[in-house]
Amino acid sequence: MRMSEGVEWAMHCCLTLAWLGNEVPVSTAKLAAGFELPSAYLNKQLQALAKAGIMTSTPGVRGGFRLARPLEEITVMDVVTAIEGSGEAFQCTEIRRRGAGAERPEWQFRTPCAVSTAMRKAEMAWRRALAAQTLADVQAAADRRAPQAGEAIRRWYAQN
Amino acid sequence: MRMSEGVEWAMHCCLTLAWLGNEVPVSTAKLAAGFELPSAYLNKQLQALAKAGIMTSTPGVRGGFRLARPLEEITVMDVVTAIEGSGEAFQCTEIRRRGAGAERPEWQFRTPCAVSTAMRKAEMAWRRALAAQTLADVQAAADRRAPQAGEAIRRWYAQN
DNA sequence: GTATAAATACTCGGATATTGCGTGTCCGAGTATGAAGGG
DNA sequence: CCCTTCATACTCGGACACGCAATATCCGAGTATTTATAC
Repeated sequence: MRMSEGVEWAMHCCLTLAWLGNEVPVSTAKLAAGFELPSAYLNKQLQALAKAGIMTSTPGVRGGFRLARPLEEITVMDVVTAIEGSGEAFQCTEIRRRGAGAERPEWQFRTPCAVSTAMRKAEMAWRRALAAQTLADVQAAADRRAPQAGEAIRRWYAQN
Repeated sequence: MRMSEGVEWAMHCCLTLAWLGNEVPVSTAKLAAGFELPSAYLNKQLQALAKAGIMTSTPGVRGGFRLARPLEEITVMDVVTAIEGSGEAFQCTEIRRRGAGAERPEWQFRTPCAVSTAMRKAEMAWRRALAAQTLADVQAAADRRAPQAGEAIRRWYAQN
């Protein structure tokens, strides 16, 4: 079970936009250069963020992407859902009904599958932990550990 | 982010072996027929469980698989790890160091990436929730909801 | 009748194809910019 | 000098290839059973 690489890209891009002030749009090309990523593919991820309402895109020559709302109002869960989709990792296919279960009356399967319930319980814990963290929390943690980060990024984007 | 289908198969197979008493080995073919699954591919998953020490395999004409230890001593986490591997879902590739970060001194990256930390925190919550549930718990939940399950399965396997 | 030995059927185990999704790339639609030309 | 118009460069957005891992399959190694045969 591996999470898409785009999630990491999206997280760092959101933080970068915040560090840059979020006043003028930043193009995909700039962001891609800032992380040495394939710009066309990064653009695909940013589009997903825009569709999810996390970023806003502006076309034209000085266009690009901006955060749609402050970091305090974006949870890590929002970003993960935007890139990975909202589907659950464990998908119950109801194999209990097939084979040996096929001969049992249907009413015996009205209650949800115990395996699925156990998995869902764990997945809910994961989702809760993701939803409990906002991007502002993540940025604050980063700033606390390396206070130079924001200034260093601003300087680099000013020169490139 | 989708979990392998084999996890569901493995979970149900473990419960089935327990319901059947876990005294004589059950062959892959029988288990596959009991769930209408491709037996050769199911065998692959069962091998993974055997390698993880969850099941024991016995060759020969009356061979098959048995649980290596009681359900109380098998956590859901054990099964997931056996099938999916122990790698983390979110893999930090340290993109913060590339591009704009390449010009910053190395010592600024001694502290772990804040994005990675946030993801890891959520993933740990997921793992804890999985490890907190034993297969005995899952079986108990299933028995509570549908008390006929065990008997129905025993009857089917006695006739097939 | 009993013990021995060979044949047999059935099982696991790993090596080998195939499919689907994540990854990566390309080109067209659209817009703000800036230049050019006329008033 | 200023306004209008047109060309342009740059951006997003979706459509189009590629590669790897999950999925699925097949065949060989090994063992307990069964059967046949000799004593």
